[in-house]
Amino acid sequence: MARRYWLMKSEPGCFSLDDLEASPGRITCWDGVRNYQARNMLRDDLKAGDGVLFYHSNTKPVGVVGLCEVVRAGYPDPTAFDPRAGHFDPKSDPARPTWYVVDVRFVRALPRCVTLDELKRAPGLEDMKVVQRGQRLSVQPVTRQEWDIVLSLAEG
DNA sequence: GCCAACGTTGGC
DNA sequence: GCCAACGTTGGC
Repeated sequence: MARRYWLMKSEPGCFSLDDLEASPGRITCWDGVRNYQARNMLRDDLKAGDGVLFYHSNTKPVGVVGLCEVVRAGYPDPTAFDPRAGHFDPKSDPARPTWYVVDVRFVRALPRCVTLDELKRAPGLEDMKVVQRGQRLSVQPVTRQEWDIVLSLAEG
């Protein structure tokens, strides 16, 4: 199975690329996703070894700031079962979990943030979900071509 | 802080 | 199953 590519959004005030780098083993459990479309991808599609563009939302500027990789494919989100966790979902049954996570590991920060504005202007990125109006998915598929273009923007 | 876009909820 | 109300996301 070929390596696939993804973009994952996080508000840096909540969890930033720096926070990921500072995590034990530079690995974190990507928990708290409560959207079914994103859940399906976390559960079914993200595999160990896949590449992830780390995107900072709700900040200035918004954009892709780093790379990480999936190190563990989908498994049930433990925070859904924990009443003390912020993302507790009383309707999620451990026997038939509703929500899933993957583990991701920090790879590197990009030399600079590739801003949403740049993504919108760059030829070849027109179909990226993140540049589309009203697109709120926090986990999005990215093509190999799009991945390469984003990296060349960061390094060019 | 505003508000457009979108997803979810719940009455009917 | 419809759809209005509501809550959330997230750029600006």
